[in-house]
Amino acid sequence: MNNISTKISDAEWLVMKVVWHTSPLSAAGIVERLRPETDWSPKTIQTMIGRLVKKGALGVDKDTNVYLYYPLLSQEECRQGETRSFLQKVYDGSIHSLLANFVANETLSPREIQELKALLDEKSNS
Amino acid sequence: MNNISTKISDAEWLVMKVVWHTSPLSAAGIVERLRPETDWSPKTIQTMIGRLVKKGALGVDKDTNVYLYYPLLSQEECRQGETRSFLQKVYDGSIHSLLANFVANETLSPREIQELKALLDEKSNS
DNA sequence: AACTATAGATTACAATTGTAAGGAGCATTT
DNA sequence: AAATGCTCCTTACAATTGTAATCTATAGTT
Repeated sequence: MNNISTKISDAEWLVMKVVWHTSPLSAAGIVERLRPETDWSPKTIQTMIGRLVKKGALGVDKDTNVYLYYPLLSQEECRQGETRSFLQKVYDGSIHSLLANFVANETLSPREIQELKALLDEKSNS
Repeated sequence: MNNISTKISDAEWLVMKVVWHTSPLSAAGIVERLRPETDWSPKTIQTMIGRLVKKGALGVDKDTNVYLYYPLLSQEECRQGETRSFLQKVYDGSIHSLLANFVANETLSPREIQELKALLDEKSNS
């Protein structure tokens, strides 16, 4: 039941991220936290909040003088969904291809590489 | 100069993928190769081809009786662009987070884990 | 030469997205 | 109490996207 049919758009992701970071938040609180990273008008942010509520991604507590919003979907599940569809679209579902391209094209410090290997080691030892 | 301003949409990616696989191709050839994986009408595919041409993602050879289409953007560069924006949107740019979530949530066989580690090893030894 | 099939160009149309402005109702200040 | 200002709700509007149908010109068929 933790499912939504519609997708969370690129811009909406930013709103979700602030609410995942801190919740519940008022609309004003969301606006405030988005100010450093966007140049969106508060009106725009209100629109996106409304859409996210309609999509079932945000819940609202209306029992306070100012409405408070909180996530109905976890960042984990949203990340999984996005990752799966992205991987399918761009890399035909192959994490191997993704990592291969990333390794080939992006600058990874030796330290980052070690960290990534450590992640995989953990997994294989568990 | 290998740049386009507009994005390649999800559906358009399927068209690009067949042309990356084989090119040049006529519209009919593209339609034929998409038939197994989609239920799109040839008309729909024509529309997408036209949009990709307009976007500068596909080139056209008009000196033949039937137009032939070929990619103007490499799969590599498109993958890089998509990967970067996806990673930014969903994982705040952190490949580490992506891999961590992937490792935690998806089923990776020991073999796959070994392959991923091998990729990283190659990189660190090069 | 007329007819038809085909390819490519043009047009269609609703849903989603980015980007807001306008309006209604309640709270606060004169 | 009247005016003002926030909050939330409703509406706006163009661009993109998914999904085609129609139209036009060209090529091949009879």
